[in-house]
Formats: sequence, C-alpha cells, structure tokens
Amino acid sequence: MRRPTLAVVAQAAGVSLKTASRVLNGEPNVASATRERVQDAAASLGFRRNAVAADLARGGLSRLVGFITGDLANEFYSALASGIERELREHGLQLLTASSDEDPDREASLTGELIERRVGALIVTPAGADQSALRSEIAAGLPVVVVDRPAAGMDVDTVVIDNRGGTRAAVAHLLAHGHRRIGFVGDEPHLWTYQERSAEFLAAMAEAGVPDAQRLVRSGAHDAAAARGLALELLGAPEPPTAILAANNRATVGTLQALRDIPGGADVAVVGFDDFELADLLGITVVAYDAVEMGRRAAELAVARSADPDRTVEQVVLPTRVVTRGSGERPPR
Amino acid sequence: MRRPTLAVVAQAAGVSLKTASRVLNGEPNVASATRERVQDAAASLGFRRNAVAADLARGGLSRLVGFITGDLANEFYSALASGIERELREHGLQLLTASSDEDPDREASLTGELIERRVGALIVTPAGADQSALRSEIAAGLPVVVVDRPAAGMDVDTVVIDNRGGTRAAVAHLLAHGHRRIGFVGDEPHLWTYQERSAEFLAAMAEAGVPDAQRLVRSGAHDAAAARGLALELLGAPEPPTAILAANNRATVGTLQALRDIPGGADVAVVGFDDFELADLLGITVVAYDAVEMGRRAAELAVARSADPDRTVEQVVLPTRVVTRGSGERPPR
DNA sequence: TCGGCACGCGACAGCGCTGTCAGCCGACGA
DNA sequence: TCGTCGGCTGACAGCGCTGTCGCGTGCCGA
Repeated sequence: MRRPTLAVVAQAAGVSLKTASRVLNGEPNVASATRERVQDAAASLGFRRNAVAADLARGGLSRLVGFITGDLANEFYSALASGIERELREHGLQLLTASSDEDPDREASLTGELIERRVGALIVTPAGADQSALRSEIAAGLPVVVVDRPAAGMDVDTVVIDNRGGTRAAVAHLLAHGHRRIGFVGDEPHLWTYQERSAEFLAAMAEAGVPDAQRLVRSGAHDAAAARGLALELLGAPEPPTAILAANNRATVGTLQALRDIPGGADVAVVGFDDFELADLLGITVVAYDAVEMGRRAAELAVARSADPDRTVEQVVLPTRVVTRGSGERPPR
Repeated sequence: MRRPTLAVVAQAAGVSLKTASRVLNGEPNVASATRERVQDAAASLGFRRNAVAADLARGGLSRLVGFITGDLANEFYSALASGIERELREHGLQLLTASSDEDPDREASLTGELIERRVGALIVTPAGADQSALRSEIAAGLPVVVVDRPAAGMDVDTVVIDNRGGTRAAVAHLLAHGHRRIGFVGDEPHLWTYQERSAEFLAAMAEAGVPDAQRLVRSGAHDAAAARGLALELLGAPEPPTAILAANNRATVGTLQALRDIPGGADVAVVGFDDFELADLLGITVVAYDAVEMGRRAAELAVARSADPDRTVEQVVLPTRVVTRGSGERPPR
C-alpha cells in the first residue's frame, strides 16, 4: 500500500498543500476550523509526513547525527552511544550508528556513507592515525566531534578522559601498597589511549626509581584472550610482577583469567583501567570514569557546533578516579 | 561551505546532469572518456552524492533500517545491535537505532519518527503489550521484525529464543544436582520473556513434585539492585532455597551480590538465564544462546521481507544450552 | 471614510536527484 | 545503397515537501 502524501491530505481537507503543511508543522496563522479539518483528514488517511523530503526541501541537512564507533558490542562504546543518544533526543535529533571494527578503511568508507546521508553532525572515535578524510569534511562545514581519542593534528572538538592522570593515580596506588614490579597489559600500540597510558606508566615508574620498567610493558590486548596471553607471559618471566595494571576493560578480563589459571595468581594485585559492571562483584580496583557522560558531552558539542559553526574549538577532558575494591590493595609477596 | 551538487559536477565535466548521474551510479553505456571526465570533476570538486535526494527521487524508501531497542547500554541489546548491523552491512543497508527505555509510549513515538524517516524496515523489541501502532504500519506495507519477544496477537516475522526449553533445562540441571527448593528471580512481570520463563519454571517444578513453588518466585528484577533485593527476600525466608534460577543477566548479577553479602551465600547454587562476558570468570552456570546471531537472523528476515512482501511469515526460535561453570553444580546443603 | 495592518490562505518555484523517452551517430548486414 | 540496431547522451518531468510572495478579507484608529 502506498502512503498518502500531503497533497492527498490537503485535497481531502479541501485546502491547499501549503496550508496542510502549515498545520502538520504546527505553524501559526491557520484558522482553528481549518486546522481541525486537516488534522482529521491526516488521521483518517493514516498520513505520515516524509521527513526525508522535508529535510531536502529545507535545504540539505537531516536531523540525523552519525556516530562511528569501534565496536558496538563493547560495553564502553555502548555506554558512549547511550549517552549520545540521550543528549541528542533532547534536541530532537536521531542517532545513526555504524561500527568501524577499529578498521581505518572501514571508518573512512562509513564516514562517506554518513555524509552522503547528509547527517547534521558526526561523532567519531578515530581508529586510524590518518584523519584526512575527516579534515576535508570539517573544512566543508560539517560539525565533527571526536571522542575517546583526539584526531591527530586536527583542530576539532574533542572529548577524552584524563588518561595520564588516571594512569599516574593507578601506579601511585600500587606503589603506595608496596609494589615495585608492576606489569602493564595494554591495548594495540597504534591506539592513542594505549600510547598515553603506557607513556605515563613508564614516566611514573621512572620517577619512582623502578629500573627498566619497559620490560614490564606488553601490548596487543585487543581482546580478553590476547590479554590473557600477555599477562601469562609477564607472570611467567623471572622476577614476575607482583601487581598488574591492565590498561582497558578487555585487558582486565584477560589478566584476571590468567591469574585464575596460575598458582599464586590470587596474590597478584590488579588495577584495571575502565570500570565495568561486574568489577564490583569481582572486587576489582579500577580507574573509573563516566563513559555515558562522555557521550553526552560529545553530543552536546556536536549540537553546539551545528548551531554556531564559528565557536571556538573545545577540548574536554573528563576526570578519572580510582575506585578501590580490594584487588589493588593486596600487598606484594 | 556549500557542497557541490551533481549539476555542478556535470557542468564542470561538460556533460548533462543525467550523464553525470549515470557515471556516479556506475551505470553502463557511458563512454569511458566521458566517465573519466566526470569522475575527475567530481573528485576535484569534492563532490558527495546526496543519498537523501537520491532515495527520494527513487520513490520513497531509504536504505536505512530502524532498530528500536530497550536499552542500548544493556549487553544483550548491544549484542543484538551488532548482529543486526553486521548483517545489514552485507546488503548495503544502514542501522538507525533508538532506545525506548522499555517505555511503550516512547516506543510508539520512536516508531513514528523512524517511519517518517522512511526506513526500509523496522526491527523492534516490543516493550508494550499493545502493538497496534505497529499493526497499521505493517498493513501499510512496512517490513517489521520483532526480536526477543513476540508481538501479542500479530502475524509478524519473529525471532525469539527457546525460553521454555532453556528454563526447563536449567531447572532439570538443578534438580539433577539434588535441589528441590529452587528460587526464581525474574524481570518485570509484564515482559513476555518473564512470563514464559516463570510459567515454565512453575510447570517444571510441579512435574518434579515440588509443592507450592509459587512462593519461590519473585519478579521485578529490572536492574541488579532490584534483583539483589528480591534474592535477599527469598534467602531470608524460612526454608530458603538451596538454589536460585536468575531469569536474566541483571537478575544474575543482583543475585550474586546478594549471595556475596549473606553468610553461607557461597553455598547456594546459581544458574543464570543469559550468558554474559564475565560469567566464565565468575564460574557461573548459565542458560546461554547467541544474541548476535539473533540480531543477524532478525536483519535477515527484514531484508527478505523487503525483497518479497508476500513471503510467508516466519517464526524463528533459537536454541539455548546450559553452560556449566560450577555455580550450578553445587549440591544443596 | 479611508489607509493600514494582521491574519488566513494558496500559487509557484525549487531542494538534488533519478526514470523515461527520444535523439543522434557510427557500424553492420542485406 | 539503405535500413536497422546498439551505444551514448540529454531534455524533462517529478519524488514529497517547504520558503517566498502575493492576494483578499475584516478590523482598527484617525
């Protein structure tokens, strides 16, 4: 069945197309009798306005905001998405999501597709180092916000967390509990968050006078299984770490699996970066922050820039905090 | 900056608008020299086709598929979403998500918005009992698929899991390990999944000859905190259960929190409905199924129905299986 | 009484694209 | 030589809606 168009509604109500349009858009200067006739006609015909055509006629941009995420199934990204969606809803906007699987090529092609769909703004967690595709879109006037990681060498609205501060706090926490040999299980080296966290880890260790902390750093923990392997590697070495800083939620899970599987694993202290739902139940001390809020802020920036393309670029840094739950307070042995 | 239109590209390439359109759509019957000129012009102007206008010109539906979910931040829904997205991508379609927060009113208004956006199909996890809004859309020819719960009294493509079979298996598992007093911590009573699972729980208990199992059933565990309260209630009663069947992932978490907090809690057997990432680490026996696959199948059905509106309605039931990890094998004491 | 003004309404021209149809040209078989 | 056919191209109408502009009516104050 074909959907009735505005023209049909107008005819049924005996008014011009334009008047019907006015009524359906709640514009003023329509007699209330007319208004009612049109509304009745629309209701009885089951009319639905065509937002696509309306956006086109209004001259371009849709009321859609695109969000390109690394992996929707990851707790962190879905928290982001829900924060974004909630904020957009306040402004009558809708979320169009797409997963890049952390693949820069896919990210670029998705960017293209969303732009062709004429999204009003774009929120991205940049996977690749090269954001040149984005750059030209920004130049073309598209409001873009990057979340979780900055876009290399680009002057763009950004929302990140205080990775260095969080890392430093985590290391300080473990040092305060007497640890010196602290292992670091990190994500893919090309990710900015990994770089920040590992660099600060090394800096903090150096300041604490721990020699050769580099040998305690492992990278590549993109999923729990990989993280488990890395943790096992660290723990199997001579002079194994007495504590581990797991640099993201996947790494934490993998590290815990490794500790479960080796003798004495329960004695190793653990601090995880990223809070997760069951950390409480598992008694895991973590560096926490508010991912939903992060999404909300990003959406807020996107909306603000749409409204005023010339506003100054904002760089939001969200705080982190150490949440102690037991695993990070175990003494070295 | 304004984006160049096809007309501008055509002019720059010295061809008609239509020829430029042909080139950009990869249609045949264009001389390769012409094709090249157009492509060069498009590239140098930074042209992006306007998918909105294209969809409109083609007569209506967009290449967007809407997904109305209960709560994006819930692991289960994001698994669904990622399955849907993956499948849609294969068909060159995009996902438009929206959260209803399990609120029937919001669900209805979101449905409306997505339809106005002229989505090509709609995938819904119905929150309310009343799906009449959907009904009229289906009548209007919109392909609709419901996931996780059937739409009451509607003949529509559906993907659900074998709730009854899973529940029965869980109960059988606990009975086999010697339990008789098995508690049931369930979701909101108005949810279909709750009704299925609790009904089958009672049936299985009755068949096993357990008297008055109704007293062991609690509902309202929409989040972990509520679930915790319900579990505490069950465990505080005279003749408390020696095992608990937690009817969804939130309920499982809450139950585990409750067990952690009471003396002897570690002796109570637990089986959870819904697998979750850390169930392995926590050693929780669960009734598992493939949520990503569920999403994939739903998307598949949506695509199939778009292609052929007259195909017979399909009701997919996905299997569940009990994954034993320790918590469900503890004997009663 | 009359100018002015606010209100209610409709005609019309697009928004950026695609489908249809018709025209032109060179090539090829008869 | 002519008819025909296939490859290539463009003119034009229209998808469903909104912005602009202009017209007629009734009411106000002067």
